[in-house]
Amino acid sequence: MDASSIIESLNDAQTEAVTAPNKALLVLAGAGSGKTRVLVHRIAWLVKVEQVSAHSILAVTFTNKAAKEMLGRVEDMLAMPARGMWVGTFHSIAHRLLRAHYRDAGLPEGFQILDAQDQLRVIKRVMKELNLDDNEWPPKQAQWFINAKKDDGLRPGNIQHHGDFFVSTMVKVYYAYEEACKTAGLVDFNELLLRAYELWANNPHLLKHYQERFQHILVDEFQDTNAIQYAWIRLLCHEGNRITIVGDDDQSIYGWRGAKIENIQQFENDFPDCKISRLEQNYRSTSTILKAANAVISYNSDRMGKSLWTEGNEGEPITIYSAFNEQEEARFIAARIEDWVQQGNSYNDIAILYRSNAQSRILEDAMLNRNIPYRIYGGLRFFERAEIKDTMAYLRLMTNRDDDASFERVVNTPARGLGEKSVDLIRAKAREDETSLWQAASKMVVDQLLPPRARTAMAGFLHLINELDSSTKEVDLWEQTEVVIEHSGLMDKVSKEKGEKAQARKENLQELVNATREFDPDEMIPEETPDMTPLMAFIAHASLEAGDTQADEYQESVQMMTLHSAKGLEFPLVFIAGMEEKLFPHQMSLDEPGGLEEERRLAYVGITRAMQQLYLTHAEKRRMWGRETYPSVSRFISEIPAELMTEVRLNTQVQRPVFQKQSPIKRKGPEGFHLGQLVQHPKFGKGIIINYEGEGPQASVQVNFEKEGLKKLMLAYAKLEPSS
DNA sequence: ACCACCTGTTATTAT
DNA sequence: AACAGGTGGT
Repeated sequence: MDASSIIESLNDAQTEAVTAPNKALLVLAGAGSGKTRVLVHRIAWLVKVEQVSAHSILAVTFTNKAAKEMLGRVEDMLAMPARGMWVGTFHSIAHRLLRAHYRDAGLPEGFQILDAQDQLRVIKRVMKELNLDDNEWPPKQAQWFINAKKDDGLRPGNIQHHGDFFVSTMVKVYYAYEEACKTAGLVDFNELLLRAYELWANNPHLLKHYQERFQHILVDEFQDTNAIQYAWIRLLCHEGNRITIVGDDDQSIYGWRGAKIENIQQFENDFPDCKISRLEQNYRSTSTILKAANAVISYNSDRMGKSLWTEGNEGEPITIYSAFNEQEEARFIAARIEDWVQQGNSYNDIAILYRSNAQSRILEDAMLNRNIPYRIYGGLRFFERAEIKDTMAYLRLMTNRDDDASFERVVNTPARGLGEKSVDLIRAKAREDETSLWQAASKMVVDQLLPPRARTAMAGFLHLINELDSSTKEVDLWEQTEVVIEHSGLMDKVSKEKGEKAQARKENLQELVNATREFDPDEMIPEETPDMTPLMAFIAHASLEAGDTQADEYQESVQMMTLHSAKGLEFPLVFIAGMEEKLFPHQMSLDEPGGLEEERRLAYVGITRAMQQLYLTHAEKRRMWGRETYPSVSRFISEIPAELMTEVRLNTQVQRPVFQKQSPIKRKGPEGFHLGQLVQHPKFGKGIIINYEGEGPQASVQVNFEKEGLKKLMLAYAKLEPSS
């Protein structure tokens, strides 16, 4: 087999990693060093050269996007489908295992996944039943508590509360929540991981089966694994297996959801003869961008140590822009985007990154104003929209009548006369009988335990679900969905609403039908669960991949997303907006131990997304939660060496005193001039220095004159004088 | 029981 | 600024 084709395009370090014969391989891969490439090529190497069966390979990633990309690239290299190979996120793989072995995992066959929204609803209900006042005991806090415990692999019985009132109350909620999930056949995200772990830990024969099957384990983004994920990998990794992990401690940005950077060090301890391979050559960014990233991250302590370098050219300086306010910041970005495209470049090259989703609105407005096509990732995603969740709730009930979360959601949506009172009666009955709401409701209808009106309405609802289910057993998924949208009355309800949003909702429902049409069940139903219906597969897909926010995937567009979701991506032109203290680094993280360092890693991730040009923008005035704030410039900007940056200040259409403020970045300019300095010119009058380049006789400055606007002047000739 | 309107609260990051 | 939850009228 031709080995050279797999390694010919790789550098020495990459080749070493791809071909390593070791049992355990740890690849410390800096940003832009070809991490995914190494993984893809290593899989190809295993299959083509070492003649390993794809069937014995397990590759784990952190996002569905990454999984899809990896599989696609592997198949391209192999020039054939990688049949039998498991590639997916920890969550999707855990889900797959639990479906295949639901009995051993102690789950009902039709168990369903609870997303964060659903989870919070269930917790709220449970807390209400425990008579916990939700002002004193915010449900969000309980949600956070439960998830954090699950991240660490702890069941309520394993939590020591030492008489602490807070902890013991939370544990009570945790117990009750578990009970609620159990009767309803619901599994939250973290439960997927924890159950999958327990499945193996408690069933040695199953574990043995998978240990023997997965001779080759590869894990991407290892710095993002949490305790339970690591434990799960450790279980699977048996003496005979080979394991490759790839990670970068400087890009660990998920500590808040339980990720442990220490897992990388732990790996070295657990696999003492593991080979460590470092990828330090960056192929992505200009040296300027890389230097800036290295400088920022160097402010962190406790790094594993790694020095990224590049053969790339210096490129453009990093541009800092101080906007008057957030609108103007957005307009500035839009204008730069137009410049970029006018120079013959593509919208696809561009990303706008921000710390929090709330920032996307204003940026979005600016794009709309200038007719710049854009695509927002994150925020409220498709499968999280109310009308979509409603429809999914019907579909879920059709699959699993005991799904209490879905039952509660749609029992009175659209309104059918089953108000809070009636549902309370059902809830009480369910609690009494220790059954699901569906079963309680059925019993009460039969036993005539409800007031006549409610009884009729409830009977109607139960019948509707049964009817939807039985009448669509034989039809395609998309038709099934269409029938549900029509017969449930959801379409009618949405059609009757007025306003712009109603139209969008209608379109979303239409879009859902399209999504089911495009959904390929053959691809999504794993070999080991052939009984899975296309509907079940679709529901799982909807829960595990909330879906992107917008359609039009094929149109060229600017990509807008949070810094977190930008990890793993790269763009020639990158804007990072909102470089302000308390926004980035975020206030919330400043209060947490280690929070600032994680924010700094996030800054590192952001900076290293840029290939050619990077803009860092901030606003001097920003509206936050309705109030005006005057944030100071993010410390991360001051951590970048001044010689790598240039600051622009434009005289924009915003009405304000032009020479209002000194720039926060103070740099020495040539011949005693500096950025932001006011100057006087014999012909052009008063102006402010916004940029300069070159030294000595070559030095030139860019000045924004009050009257004449932007001018570029050679310092040697222009008779510029400082002014006040 | 339902709807419209008002009020208080609340925005980090996400599988 | 936006949304969930609560209040009061029908």
